[in-house]
Amino acid sequence: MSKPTLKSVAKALGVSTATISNAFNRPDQLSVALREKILSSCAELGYDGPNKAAQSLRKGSSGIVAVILSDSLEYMVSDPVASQFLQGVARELERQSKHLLLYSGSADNLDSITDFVDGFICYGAPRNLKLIEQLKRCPKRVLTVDFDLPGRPSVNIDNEQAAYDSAMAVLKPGDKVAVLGLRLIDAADSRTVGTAPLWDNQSSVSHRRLDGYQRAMQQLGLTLSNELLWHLPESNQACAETAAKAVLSQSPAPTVLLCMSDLIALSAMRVALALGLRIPEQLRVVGFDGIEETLRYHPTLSSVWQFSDQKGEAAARAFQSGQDDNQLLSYELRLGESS
Amino acid sequence: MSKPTLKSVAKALGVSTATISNAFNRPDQLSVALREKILSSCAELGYDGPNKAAQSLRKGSSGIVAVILSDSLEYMVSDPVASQFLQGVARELERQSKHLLLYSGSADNLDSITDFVDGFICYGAPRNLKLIEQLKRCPKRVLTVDFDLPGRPSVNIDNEQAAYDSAMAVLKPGDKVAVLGLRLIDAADSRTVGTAPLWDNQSSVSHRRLDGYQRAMQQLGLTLSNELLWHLPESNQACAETAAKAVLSQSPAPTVLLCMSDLIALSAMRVALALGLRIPEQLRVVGFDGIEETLRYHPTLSSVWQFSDQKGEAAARAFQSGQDDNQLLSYELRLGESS
DNA sequence: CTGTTAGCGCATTCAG
DNA sequence: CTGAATGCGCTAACAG
Repeated sequence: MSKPTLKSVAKALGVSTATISNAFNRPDQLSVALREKILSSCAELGYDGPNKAAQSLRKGSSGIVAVILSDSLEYMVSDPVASQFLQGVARELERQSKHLLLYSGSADNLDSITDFVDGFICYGAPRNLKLIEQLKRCPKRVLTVDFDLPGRPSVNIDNEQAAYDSAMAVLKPGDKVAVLGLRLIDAADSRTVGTAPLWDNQSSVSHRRLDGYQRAMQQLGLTLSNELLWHLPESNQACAETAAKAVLSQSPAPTVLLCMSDLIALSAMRVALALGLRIPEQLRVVGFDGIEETLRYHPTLSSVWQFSDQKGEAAARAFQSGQDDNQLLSYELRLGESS
Repeated sequence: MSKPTLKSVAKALGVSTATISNAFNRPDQLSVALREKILSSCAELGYDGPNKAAQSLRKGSSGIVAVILSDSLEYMVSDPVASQFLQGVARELERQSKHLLLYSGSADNLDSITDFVDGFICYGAPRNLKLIEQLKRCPKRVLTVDFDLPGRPSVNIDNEQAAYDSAMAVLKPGDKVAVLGLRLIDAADSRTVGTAPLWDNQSSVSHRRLDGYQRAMQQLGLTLSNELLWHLPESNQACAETAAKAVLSQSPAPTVLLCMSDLIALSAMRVALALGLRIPEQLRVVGFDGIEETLRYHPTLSSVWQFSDQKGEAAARAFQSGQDDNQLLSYELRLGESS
C-alpha cells in the first residue's frame, strides 16, 4: 500500500473528495464535528494533507521562494555578508511559512525552477548575464537587492552616498589614495583598472561606491590615479592580499585605502601591519558592509554598516507585500581605530 | 495572452501534444528535422519547455533535493563547518543539474516540502526530534550525515576513532584533562555535565567523540572528572568563552583541552592566552573538524580534519547513486603548534 | 515516426 | 453541507 491520496482517503471515510479538501483548506465549509473526525481519521490513515505538488499545479503557487545569488553557492556561503543576508531572508521567510530555494547566479537557466517557485529574490546582479534577461521577462514576482531591474521592486542602500560619507570621514588634504574595488572590470584576477573599460554590470553597487569615493576626493582636491584603482574579482583574502601588497609596496605608499568590503579591508590591514606600517598614523583604512570580525580585529575597522541581515528580512517582507517600490534602507558609518 | 502551454503550442504548430513533449524529452522519438523546427517555433512563441511543476506531478520527481540542517538556517550558515559541507553538496548537485532546498532542522514539519523534493540529505540529527520520526517513515529517499537512521544510507567518519587518535596525540601521563563538548546534555547554556543524564540524540557524533576521548584517557590511566566535562549548546565563540574561562581559572588549571570543534578550540586558546597561559608548554589544545581559520591563527591548532566539503560532495553523490550502505569517510589528524 | 487516451492529485465550480 | 464533473500541464502507454 502506497501513500494515501485525497481520493483514497475520501473513499475510505465514505465522504466526497471535496469534503476532505475542505477539511484541510476551508474549515468554514463544514461542521466542526465532521472536520475533527476527518482530521483524526486522516492522521490514523497516515494521510497528512493534500499533496503539495498537485496543490501547487492547481493553485499556481508553491510557497517556495528562490533566492538567486550573484555567484555560485560555493562562493556565497563562505562570504559573511551574503551569509548574513541569507540569514535575514530565512528568518523572515520562516515567519511567513515559506521556503527558501538557493539558486546559483552562474547557472544558465531559470527554467529549471521557475515553475516550482512563487518568485525570485535576486541578491546582486547574477554573474551570468543571461539570467538578467530571463528575469526581465519572468511572469512571476521578482525583487532585486543591490541592483535594479526596470519595473521591478528593489531593496538597496544609497551606495554612492555611503561611500562618499566613508571617504569624507577618513580623507585629509594631501592624501595619496588607493581604492581596492570589487568587480569593476571584466577580469578574473586582481589588477589595476588601468585603461580597461569599466564594466557596467547593471548599475552595480561597486560603481556607485566608486562614484561616491570620487565625489569626496574631488571635493577635497584629491585625484585618483588609475594605477591606484584596483579591481578585485572577489571579496576574499587571496584577492585582497595581491592587491594590497602591490599597492602598499609603492613608494611613497598610499596614506589611505578605500576598500569596497570589510574582508578586503581586513586583509589589507594584515598586509600593512606585516610591512611594518602603523595604522592609522601612516595608513588609514576604511571598509564597507559591517561584519562582526572587524570588531574582533585590532585595529578595529572604520566601515559602512549596512546590516545585511535586516536587509534580508526587508527583502523577504517586500517580496511578500506585493508593493512595487524601490526601497532605500539606512546605513551607518561607524568609525574604528583604523582611521 | 498568458504563458503558452504544451497543448496550446501543439495546436499552434498543428502537431499533437505528444510530439511536442517528445521534442523536449525524448529526441529519439522524432525526426531531427521536425524536432529542430518545433524547438525553434517554440522559442518564437516564448515557450521554453514543459512546465516543471506539472512534470513533477506526473513523473513523481522534481530534481530538487532538500538538505535538512540540524538547526536553523541562521545558525548553520554562520558555522564554517556547515558552510563547507553545503558548498560540497551544492557543487555536486550542480553537476547533477539538481537543485538545493535548504530546510531548517527546527521546523516542525516536513509535509510542507516532501511533495516537492526527490528526497532528503539530513546533516546532523535535526534539533526538532519530531522530524526524525517523520524521516523514518518518509517514502522518499533519505540519507543521513553525521548520524544514523535505521535502514537508511549514511555518510560519516569514524568519530570515536578520530577522537581517540586526537587525544592520544596530545595526552601525556599525569595530564589534567578538560573536555569542551558539544550538545552532550539537554541544556541551553554552557555548563559542566555534572550528574545530568547524557542526552542520547540519535547516536550523536558528540557522544562518539566522547567515547574516543575516554578510551584514550583510560589507556593512559587518566580520568575525566565530571566537573571538567563541559556541555556547550552551540559551536560558537560566546559559548566557548564561558566554558574556557571557568575551566582555565581553576587551580591547578588543566594541562589539556579536548575540544569538539575548531571554533571552540580557537576561542579557548584566545582565553588561555589572555590569561597568560603558554601554549603548548602549560596547556595543550586539540580541536575537531579542520577549518581554514586554524591555520591563520597563532598558535596553529592540532585537529582532526574531516574535509567537510568533500563530505558534502560524497553525500550528494551517495544520495544520487541509490546505494544504501553506510559510508565511512577518512579523516586526517594534523598536528599544529597547540600540542 | 505520430496521434489518442488516460491519468498524476488536487480544488473548484455547481447542482442538489 | 455534499458529490459529481472539469481541468491545472504534462507523460507514458498504446495504437496507428
